Amino acid sequence: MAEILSMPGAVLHGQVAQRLRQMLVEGQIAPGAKLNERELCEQLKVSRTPLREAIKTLAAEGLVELLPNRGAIAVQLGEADILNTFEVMAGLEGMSGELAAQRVTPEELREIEAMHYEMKAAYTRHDLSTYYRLNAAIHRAFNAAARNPVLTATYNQVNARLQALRFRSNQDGEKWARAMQEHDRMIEALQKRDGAALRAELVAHLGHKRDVVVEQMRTAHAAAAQAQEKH
Amino acid sequence: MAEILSMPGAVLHGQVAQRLRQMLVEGQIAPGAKLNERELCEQLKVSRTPLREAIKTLAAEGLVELLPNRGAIAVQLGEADILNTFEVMAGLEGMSGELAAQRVTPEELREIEAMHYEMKAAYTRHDLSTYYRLNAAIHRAFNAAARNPVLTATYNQVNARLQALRFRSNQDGEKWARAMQEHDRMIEALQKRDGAALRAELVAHLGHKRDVVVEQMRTAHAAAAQAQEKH
DNA sequence: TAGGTATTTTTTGCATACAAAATTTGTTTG
DNA sequence: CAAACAAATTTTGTATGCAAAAAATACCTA
Repeated sequence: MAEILSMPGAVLHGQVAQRLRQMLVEGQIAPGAKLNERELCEQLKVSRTPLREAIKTLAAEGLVELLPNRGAIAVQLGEADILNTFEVMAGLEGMSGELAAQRVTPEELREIEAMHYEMKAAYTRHDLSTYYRLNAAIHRAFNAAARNPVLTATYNQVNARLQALRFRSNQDGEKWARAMQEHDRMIEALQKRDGAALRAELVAHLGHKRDVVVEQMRTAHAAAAQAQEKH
Repeated sequence: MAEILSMPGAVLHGQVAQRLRQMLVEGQIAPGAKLNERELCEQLKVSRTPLREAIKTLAAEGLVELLPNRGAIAVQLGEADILNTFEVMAGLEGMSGELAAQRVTPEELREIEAMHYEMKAAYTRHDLSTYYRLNAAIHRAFNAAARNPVLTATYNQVNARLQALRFRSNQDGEKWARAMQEHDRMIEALQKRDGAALRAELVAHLGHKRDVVVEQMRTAHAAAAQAQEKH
């Protein structure tokens, strides 16, 4: 096995899909922006065929929207879309938690606990970047502990649409402290194998995350409207 | 608006995707069967480009699996896959029910009640076909009453993979009676706007549906193995 | 100059062409 | 006759070509 690791999804359209997915989630392609085939072909050094196939994949994943005869644009979630998406995410996280509480192995639990303490350290240092990374890792670990690949796939797909939004959702100190407390209670619930409690905590946690994102979106939107007014 | 209804998804690859989806869900393309591009091109009277784009869409939806350099095959769910998929479906149905109980309008409730009684009539007549149709319509109505398009899309996608299986899952009399009773209790919970109760009923209902499907699959599998033995 | 129209250019969607990989077929050899 | 190897065929993956639609530009008119 030589350079197998360097080709995730040996087929070209798969590689292109992955690359585009990354560009969309990281905001390198802005929400609402048009995906120009010629430009992307040059940029990614591929012909239109694999590019177009990749775009179809992303459309099915809900990351881009296809406009007949007008190509594809990166999805731009309105407030209603965001609320709906968070609602589903909360349900899926709740499921993950409930199942994880039933199925988590002692090894997994230990690793989650360790990550939790690392995250607490990052919080204490106000190291947002590390905090964010560990936070995501812990949520992924809950999901993995649920031991249901279908749930994981569904979760990832819905989550991808939100990634572009909460990419560094820098909450204020108070909300950050609350999020930390919620995480404490999550770990406690997992340790007790209390599925209902973990579910409830996760649903509440997602609800708060939703509030933060919506609030940020509103202020950003208001700022944009104000800038528009001056023009 | 002339012949808009005749072109669901004006673009060719969209039409092809819809057609293939139907063929997969109805078992016209058997689970595990290879999707030969040349054959399908002839059958659907299109060139390979839109066909391949459609296949990529179906792959993202989880209806087909892509094998590098070996094309696509219709997904074939093993027992573990079925259990995992039903687990997620139960969670999503539960969500639908909980939200529907909060958001259902009196008009929607009346229509659901009406369909429920129609279904009871079909059950009494042992009219499995009508029963099945109304059952699906009622579950769709719960989902619609939840008023969350993201949930609906997620639900439909996961559900599509199961459609091929429970396409006429002819349960025995006792289980059918139990399913009817469960539906009675669902309607009751919805009338009371008791989200928790409706969720619980739906989760249990899905669990039983899962048992029926798994049992059927086991007997079918055993029969196939026996036929294999004689050869 | 603003608005509208015609023309050019670009872009998308589909079909075809070509190359590489996989499968099948035929042949050979033990 | 079975296994194994080799050639032929099929099939997939990618690139290119072409036509129709959309967008951009230039032009004209009020």
